[in-house]
Amino acid sequence: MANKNTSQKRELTRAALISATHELVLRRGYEKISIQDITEVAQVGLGTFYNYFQTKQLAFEAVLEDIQGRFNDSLNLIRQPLKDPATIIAVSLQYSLTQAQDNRDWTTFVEFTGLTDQRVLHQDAEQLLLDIQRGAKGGRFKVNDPTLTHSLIIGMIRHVSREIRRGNLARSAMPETTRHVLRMLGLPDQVAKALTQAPMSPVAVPRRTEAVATILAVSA
Amino acid sequence: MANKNTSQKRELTRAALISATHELVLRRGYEKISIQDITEVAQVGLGTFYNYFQTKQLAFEAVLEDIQGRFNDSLNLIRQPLKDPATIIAVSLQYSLTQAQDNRDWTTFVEFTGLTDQRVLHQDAEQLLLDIQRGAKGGRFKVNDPTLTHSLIIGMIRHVSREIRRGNLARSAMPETTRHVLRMLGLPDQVAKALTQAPMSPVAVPRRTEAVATILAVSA
Amino acid sequence: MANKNTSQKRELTRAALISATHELVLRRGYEKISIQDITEVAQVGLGTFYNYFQTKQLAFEAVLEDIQGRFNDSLNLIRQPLKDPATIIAVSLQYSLTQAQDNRDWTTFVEFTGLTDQRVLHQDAEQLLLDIQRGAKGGRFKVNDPTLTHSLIIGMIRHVSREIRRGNLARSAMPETTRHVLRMLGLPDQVAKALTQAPMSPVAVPRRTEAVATILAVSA
Amino acid sequence: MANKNTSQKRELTRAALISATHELVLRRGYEKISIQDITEVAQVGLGTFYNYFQTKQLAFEAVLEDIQGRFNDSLNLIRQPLKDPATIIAVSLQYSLTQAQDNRDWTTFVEFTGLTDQRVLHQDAEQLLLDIQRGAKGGRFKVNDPTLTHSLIIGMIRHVSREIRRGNLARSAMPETTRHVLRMLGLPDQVAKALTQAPMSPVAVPRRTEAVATILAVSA
DNA sequence: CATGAATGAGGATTCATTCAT
DNA sequence: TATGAATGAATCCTCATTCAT
Repeated sequence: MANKNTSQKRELTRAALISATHELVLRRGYEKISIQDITEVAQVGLGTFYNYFQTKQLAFEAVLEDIQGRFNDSLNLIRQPLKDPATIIAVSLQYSLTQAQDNRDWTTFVEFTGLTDQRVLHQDAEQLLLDIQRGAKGGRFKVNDPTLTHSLIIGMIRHVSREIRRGNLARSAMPETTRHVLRMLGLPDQVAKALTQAPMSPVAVPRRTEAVATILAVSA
Repeated sequence: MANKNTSQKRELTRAALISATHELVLRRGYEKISIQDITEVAQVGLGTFYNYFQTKQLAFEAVLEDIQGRFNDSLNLIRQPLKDPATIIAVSLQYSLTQAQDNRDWTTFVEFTGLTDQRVLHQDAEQLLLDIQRGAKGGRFKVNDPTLTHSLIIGMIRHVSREIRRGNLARSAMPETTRHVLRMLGLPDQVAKALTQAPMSPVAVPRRTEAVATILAVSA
Repeated sequence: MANKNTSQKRELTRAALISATHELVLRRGYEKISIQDITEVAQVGLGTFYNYFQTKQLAFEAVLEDIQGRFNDSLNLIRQPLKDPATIIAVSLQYSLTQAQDNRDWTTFVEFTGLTDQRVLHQDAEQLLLDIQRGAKGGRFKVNDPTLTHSLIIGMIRHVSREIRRGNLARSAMPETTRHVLRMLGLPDQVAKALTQAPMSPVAVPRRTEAVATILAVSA
Repeated sequence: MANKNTSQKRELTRAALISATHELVLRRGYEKISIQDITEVAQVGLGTFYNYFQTKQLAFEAVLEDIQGRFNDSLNLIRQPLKDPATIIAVSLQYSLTQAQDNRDWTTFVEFTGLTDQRVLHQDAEQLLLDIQRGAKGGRFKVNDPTLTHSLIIGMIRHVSREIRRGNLARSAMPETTRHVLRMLGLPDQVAKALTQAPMSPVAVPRRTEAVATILAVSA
C-alpha cells in the first residue's frame, strides 16, 4: 500500500516533469530552456529534477519517445484491419504525411528542436521496409532492391513533409507523393490513383493531456 | 595603394578565421567551440573575431558558403559542355552523390555541425528545378508537376547520401538512385541505365588551402 | 523548521551582499565595482549574487533603502512625542541636515555613487508636504501654495547639505536654514529663532552592523 | 595660407566630433555611446578621434562647455542694459528657469547624462553671489548672510527646475519662485510681484547648428 | 525523496586605445 | 594628419550540478 502510494507519486512527478518539458519546448524552443524553468512549470523543487532524469537531454528524449509512441500506436490501430500490402503502404504514407503537418505536438517539437531531420514523423522506418519486402515477395510490388527503394521513399517523405510545412509545396503534394511512391513500387497508375483517393480512417492521435491522464489512471 | 593593402589584410584575416572555424569543427564538432578557440587557432586577438563576424553562427555559415561555393564552381565546370537535359541531370546527380561521400571538407563539417540534413552537398536546388523544367518543356521528360518531382528528387538524394555515409547503403546505391530518378522523369530504363554508367569527368573540388592560396595570389 | 533555517540563511547571505556592496562603494566609488568584487568581499560564489539581485543597480538600491529605512525609523522616533507642526518641521529639518553631514554611511555612499543629488538624506519628501499642509490648515503657517513651498524647501535642504559637505558653508548654516524656512512658512522671526535653538533629542541612527546583528538576533 | 587652411580643417573636424557627440547624447543617452559611434556620425575615421580628444570624457565636457558658454553669452546680453540689482536678479532667475525647461539642448543633455544635478542650467553661481552682495551693499536687499542666502536660492532654482521638468510642478512655479526669492531678499511683496511680471527680453540662445556655423565663420 | 541555496566554469560581447601605414 | 585593423582586459550573465538539510 505504502509502496503503491509511493510509486504512484513518482509517476505523477515524472509525468509533471515530462509535461512541463514538453510545454516549454512548444513555447520557447529547445535552446532556451533551463532545468529551473522545467521544475518551475512542473511545480516541483529544483533538486527534484535530478531524482528523475540524470541530465536535461534525457528529459527531452523522454518527451520524444512519449510522442513517437503515441503516434505509432495510432498508426498501428489503422493498419491492423488491412491486409493488402499496397493499401497498407498507401494508408501509412498518407497518415504519416498528414500527421507531420497536423499533429502540433510533433511538428512544433521537432521544428524547434532543431533535430528537424533526425526525426521526422513517419511510420517506423523498419516497418516500412518490412512492408516493401512483403509486397515484393507476394508479387504485388516490382522492386529489385527493397533497401534502396526503402531509402528513396523515406527521403521523399521527409523532404516533402518539410517543404509543405514551409509552404513550398501545397497539401495536395501529400496524395501525389503517395501516388508516385506506389508507381515506383510497380503498381499501374490507375491503381495508385485509386489507392491514394481512398478515405482515411478517422483514428486520431490522443492529446497529450489524455496521455498524462492515462498514466495517472493506470497508476491508480 | 593603402586601400589595397588594407583590404588585402582584411581578406587574410577573414580567411584565417574561416579556416580556423573549419578546422575546429572538423576536430571537435559544433557544440564545443568557443570564439576564443577560434581566435586562438587563427592566431588572432579575441576581439578581432567581432570585426568580421557579428556572431558565431555567421562564421559557421561563412564556412558552409565557402565550401558550397567551391562545389558549385566545380559542378558548373562539368556541366558546361553538356547539352542534353537528361545527361546534365544524370551527371549532376552523380557528381552530387559522389561528392557528398568523398568531399571530406563538406561531409565532416556537416556531420559535426548537427545540421546534417539542413544542408547536404548537392546541386543547387534551384538549378535542379530549372533542369527539370527545361527537360519537360523540350519533351525529354514526362512530368506533370515539376515542383513536386523536384522535391521528391531532392529528398531522395539527401536521404541516400546520409544512408550511404552511415553505412546503411552501399556505394552502388548512387548510380541506382540516379537511374530511379531518370525513370521517374519518364525515360525508358535502358536509357536511364546507359546514362548512369557513363564515366565521370575527372574535375575535382579544390582543397580549402588552395582556395586561401588563391586569395593571396590574386591580391598580390 | 527547515523553512526557518532556509530563510535565515537567505537573510544572512543577502545581508552579506548588501554589506559588501556598501563597503565597496565607500572604498572605491560606484563606477569601478564589478559583481565579482562584491561576491569576493561577501565571501560568496559569483553566481550567488544573481540569486539575490537581478542586476547590480538593484543591489545599490537595496543599500540605499537600507540606510534610508534606518534614517526614517530614527526620525519617526523623534517626531512621535511632538504635536506642534512648527516644532515638528523644525526638528525634522534639523535632524535631516545634521544626519546629512554626520551619518557617514549615507554621505559617503551617496557621495561616491554619483547620485549625489538624486538622493540626499532628508525627511521623507511626502511627509514634509503633509507637515506643511497640516500647519497651513491649522493656521500656524501662512502659505498660498504648499506644493511650491514644499519644493522650495526641499531644494534648499539638498543644496545646503551639499554645500556644507563640500566646505562651502559652515555648519552654522544648518540652524540658519531652518530659521529661513520657518520664516518662509510665515512664522515671526522670534519664534523661528527660538524653535531653531531648541536642543535636539539624542536619538541616533543605528550603525549598519547593528542592523545585521538584529536580523540574526530575531531569527535566532 | 597653408597654415590657415590646415587649422580651418582642424576646427571643422573638431566641430564635427562635438556635434556628433552632442547628437548622440540627445538620441541615446550618456551610457551607450562608443567612440566608434561618434566617429561614424562625424563621418571621420576612428583613429581621428584621438587627434582631438584624449579621452571620451573630454569630448563630453567639450559639449557641455559649448552649451554653457552659449547660455551665459545670452544671459549677459540680457543683463547688460539693466542697472537695478533686484531687476537683474529677477530677470536672471526668470531666464534661468525658462531655459532649464525650454532649451532642449541643455535639458536633454543634462537629463540623460545622469549628472542631472551636478550641472543645472542657471546663471553662473558666482555671478549670483555678486548680484546679492551688490544689492545688499546698496541697501536694496536685506540679508544677513549673503553666502547662505545664495545657497538657498541656488537650491530652490535647481529643485524647482527639475520638478517642473518632471511634471510635479506647473510652469507657473517659475515666476512664483522668483517672487519668493525676491521676498527672501527683503523686497516688499508688491515689488516682488511687479518685477516678476515684467516681460522677458526676446533674446534667445543660439541654436547649436548656428554655433557650429560660427566656429566655421570665425575660422575662415 | 524533496528541496533550494550555493557554486563557478564557461562563454559572449564590448570598447577604449594603440600603432603601423 | 588621417585611418582603421588589431587587441585583450574587463564584465556580465547563464545554468547544470552538487549537497546539506
